[in-house]
Amino acid sequence: MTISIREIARLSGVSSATVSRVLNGSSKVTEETTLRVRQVIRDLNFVPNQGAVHLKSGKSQIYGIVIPDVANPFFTEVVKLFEGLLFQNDYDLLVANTDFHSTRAQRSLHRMLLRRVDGVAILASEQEAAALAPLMQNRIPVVTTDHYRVGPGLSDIAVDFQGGMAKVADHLHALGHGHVGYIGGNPGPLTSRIRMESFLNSAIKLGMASREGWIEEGNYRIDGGAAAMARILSQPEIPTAVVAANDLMAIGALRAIYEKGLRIPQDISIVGCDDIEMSDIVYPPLTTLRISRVEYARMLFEALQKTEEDASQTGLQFALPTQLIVRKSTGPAPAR
Amino acid sequence: MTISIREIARLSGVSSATVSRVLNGSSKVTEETTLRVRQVIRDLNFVPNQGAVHLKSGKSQIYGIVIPDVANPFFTEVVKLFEGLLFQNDYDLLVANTDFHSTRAQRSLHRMLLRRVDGVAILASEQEAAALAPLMQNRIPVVTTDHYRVGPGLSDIAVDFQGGMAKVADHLHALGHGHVGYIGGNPGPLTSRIRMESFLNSAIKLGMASREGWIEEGNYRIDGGAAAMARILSQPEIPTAVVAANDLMAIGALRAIYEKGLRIPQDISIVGCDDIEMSDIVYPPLTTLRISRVEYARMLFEALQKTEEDASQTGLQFALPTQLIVRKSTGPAPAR
DNA sequence: CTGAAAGCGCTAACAA
DNA sequence: TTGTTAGCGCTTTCAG
Repeated sequence: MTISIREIARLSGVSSATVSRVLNGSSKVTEETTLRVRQVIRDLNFVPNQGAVHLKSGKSQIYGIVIPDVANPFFTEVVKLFEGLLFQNDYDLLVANTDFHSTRAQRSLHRMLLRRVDGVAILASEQEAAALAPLMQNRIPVVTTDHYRVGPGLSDIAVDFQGGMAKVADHLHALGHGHVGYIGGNPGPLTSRIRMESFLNSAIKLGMASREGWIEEGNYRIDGGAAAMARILSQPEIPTAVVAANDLMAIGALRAIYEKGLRIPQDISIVGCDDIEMSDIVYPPLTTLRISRVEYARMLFEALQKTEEDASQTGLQFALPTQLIVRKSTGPAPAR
Repeated sequence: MTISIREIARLSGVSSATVSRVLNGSSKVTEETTLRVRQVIRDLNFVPNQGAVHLKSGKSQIYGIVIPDVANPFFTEVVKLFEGLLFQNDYDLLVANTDFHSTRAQRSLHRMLLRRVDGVAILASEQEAAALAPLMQNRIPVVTTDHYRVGPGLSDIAVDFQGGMAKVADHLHALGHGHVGYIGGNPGPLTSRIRMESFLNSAIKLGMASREGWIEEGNYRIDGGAAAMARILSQPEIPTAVVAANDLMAIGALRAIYEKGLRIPQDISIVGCDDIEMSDIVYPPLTTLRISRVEYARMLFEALQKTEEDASQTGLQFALPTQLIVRKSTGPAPAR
């Protein structure tokens, strides 16, 4: 039925070992036999079964990536870049979407383990370190984001929200804003807390004020950002600037503000985070904290490669810089 | 080093066959042995190697998906939905991005063949039918989009641009537009031609006029749409309405129009295609031809499942309906 | 330079 | 109910 290396061997009058050698370009095969075998392979359109190679070698040439939301352009761009790197290096990409559910993340990680992928990049940070244990035990390289810990075969990429949010606060402060709000993402992931605290701490240090009803929770999506902003706007007093934990929510906030009949940035300034392509398209173009996808993808790949060579060695701790991109959604604070 | 089924067998004093039975829930194993084996498995955190199962069974439980641009929200949503379906059915997803390059698509398909995936969904339509031959020969189910042909193990989903573009033309006609333009995608894929001809034919039938400089080529991305629109706007006379082959380009067109100082829809109407989430966010919200992602993903999966049962049987030909969503980017034609 | 044989981790007859 | 055996498709010593 399905054609194998042995069949090729039979047809070209050699052993399967020789066919294997031809397939892998081993030097010690006569030019003549090589040609003969190649011919048969071509005649039958034979394509070797990678799965068997995998079983034999223990290397699957597959990397997995686990993301919270494939529909979020930020992740999408990272996936694209990451896939490009893998393609160049002859790896295939297994994609798992968690939809922000930690059980889904859990199950996806398990499946990657079943498949013995050569590495897993985890961009979803909702699950605890415990979930990583099975992978580590099986010496599968892992790279996380904002977990702030490394270990044997375990690398991490820490986005510099600390420094970035300080820049955001500075920017707002320089524009005269004294009352600020914040729209956070899902409360689960550690990264959500980091982003928020980074901003709020910097703001407070600069003497800016915030308060209960100005700090709302979103879901890292447009609708959640709009809803959170609507809640903030329903307060008796509103802040003059609001920063959102990602661009999608900031864009949602834009909408909520317009619906309320307010102007941006004359009445209220908005800052996002990520700098997705859309941020420069919306009206007004969003001031945002850029996280480089190119760098990010490169780090993910590099981390996995590094620990794949020797799974027992401690992974890399990367720091991913952020950059403030000032556009039109921020302006001088309105007089009160 | 790596722990196998045989190791478990040794430790629990049974044969590897029994361990396999326990793993697969075969009924004819004593409650007692089952428990004992299970215990050992748990103690060692043993996870069976799916690759070996694959080799043995010939089923990889992997579906591949080949898309032109992971960064395009339309595809991204399809991937998300498709992945959800696969997850529920215990399949994993291999994603390949072609960046609109047919050689890249080619290589990706080859790699899926190497892996003996159980099916491939091709959303990139830039490569010729020839590229599918190796897959078909290896009886790997394939489902294409807008290829308009089926065969043994080969299914197709035809988006109803014909009917959809007719609705678009009707809509524009009803608004009094008599001069229309069109922004096409990359010229390669057949689907590009279908979209364009569908619209232009309908428009002509209704007595609307178009001309050389009003029909421009984009690249299915925002920048390409903006550039194409700019070229149209540089004509001595401009159309009163322009339809774009997808939303991303329509959004780019919006930008180009604003930059030129024109108003939408007072000066010019714009229609997109896809109805991505962003279309309702931009200003003005885009009138567009909606293609249901849910339906699309479901068809992809169903087609693959169907032909997986019996690869020799002829695939399904689906028709994916389209729906005109009227928003604010279209309005009455301006007086001339 | 080429072949025989063992084995990667698992499953499925067939026996016992 | 359980074990033995063969084999999925490939690579890789080790002989020849």
